[in-house]
Amino acid sequence: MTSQEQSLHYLQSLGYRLTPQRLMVLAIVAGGAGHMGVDEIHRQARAAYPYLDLATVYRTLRLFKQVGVVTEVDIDNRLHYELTAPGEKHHHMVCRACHRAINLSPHYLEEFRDTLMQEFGFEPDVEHFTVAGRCLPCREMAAAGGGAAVEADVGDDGEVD
Amino acid sequence: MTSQEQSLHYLQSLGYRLTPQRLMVLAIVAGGAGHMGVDEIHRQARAAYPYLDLATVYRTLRLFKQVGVVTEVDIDNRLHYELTAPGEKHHHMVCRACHRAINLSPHYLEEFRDTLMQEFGFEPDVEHFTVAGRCLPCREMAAAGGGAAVEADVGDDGEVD
DNA sequence: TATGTTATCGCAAACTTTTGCAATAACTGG
DNA sequence: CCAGTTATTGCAAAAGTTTGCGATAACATA
Repeated sequence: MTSQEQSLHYLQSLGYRLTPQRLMVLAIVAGGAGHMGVDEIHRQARAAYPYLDLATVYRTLRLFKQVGVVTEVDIDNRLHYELTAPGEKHHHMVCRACHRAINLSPHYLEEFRDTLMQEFGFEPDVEHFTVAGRCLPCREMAAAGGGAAVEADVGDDGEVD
Repeated sequence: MTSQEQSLHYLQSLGYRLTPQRLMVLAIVAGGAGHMGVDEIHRQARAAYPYLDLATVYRTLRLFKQVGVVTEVDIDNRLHYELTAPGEKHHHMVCRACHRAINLSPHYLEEFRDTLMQEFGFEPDVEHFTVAGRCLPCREMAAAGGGAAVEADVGDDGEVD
């Protein structure tokens, strides 16, 4: 039984129905390398199943996320999804300059989580966590490249893409 | 010199222009208690300045956030803003059940930040950080067999301690 | 104060994501 | 295998947020 089949079986055990749309979305996310944007998933799905609606893709991914089959990552204000590899769970550090996502072991969050639980009784979502910031290469580039990022461009918002 | 005037002076020193729209948005955010939704800010602003466009409110708040004048908080997929109180900075724990935001001292994140810097060279955004999860009352209520601890009584945006 | 430069505004439209609703199809029990 | 129940779909539209563009107004310089 493959991991995909397990996920489908799990969905069914929770009372959700198995539909071709769900099979397709799961297969595409599983087939892609790393996280995929919603539009990309939709485009690939349409190639084989032209009537699949974008809203269905969104709903399907939201469901998958809710039951833990996929992991949602917000990259530059757009939702991305990747298969949740059981036993290899990780969080993400997303660079606000290059929008690249770096995996982060859950280990780094355990202490933080424990503190919040003890001090506030607040249970943080630890299934997945995204922290924004700037990655090493981008920081070096900014430092070397004459500090263009912060002040040079008074004009509109500094798009970094 | 009030804190608002300081912010305006700072904006000007960065090369941004002082416009009535910006003055107004700043005054409204400063006048509100805690974080305010974009629509609420827009509504209040329109009362005195009917032609102020929603897009301008968004652009203004994005600018304010970028220079550190306000802090952005994502509450239930909607943007909220509050004045950044210098010296009283704090992060937020947002309950995914009741959508209430609880303040969190930066102290709790320092260790985490240092680790990411040392291990990955990744510089997390520590100006502001929002962690989702479930607050103590909601967890107790869920354990007892209910839904969110609060539903209707937190109007547009919940009070922050 | 008058004038030039250009950041900012208002408007309209685009974009991403969510939602309401009637029709459809997946599961259940007979 | 068939009929009933209802979760799910496709479609259309809404909601929240961003963006392009020409017109306007803020600031600098003289």
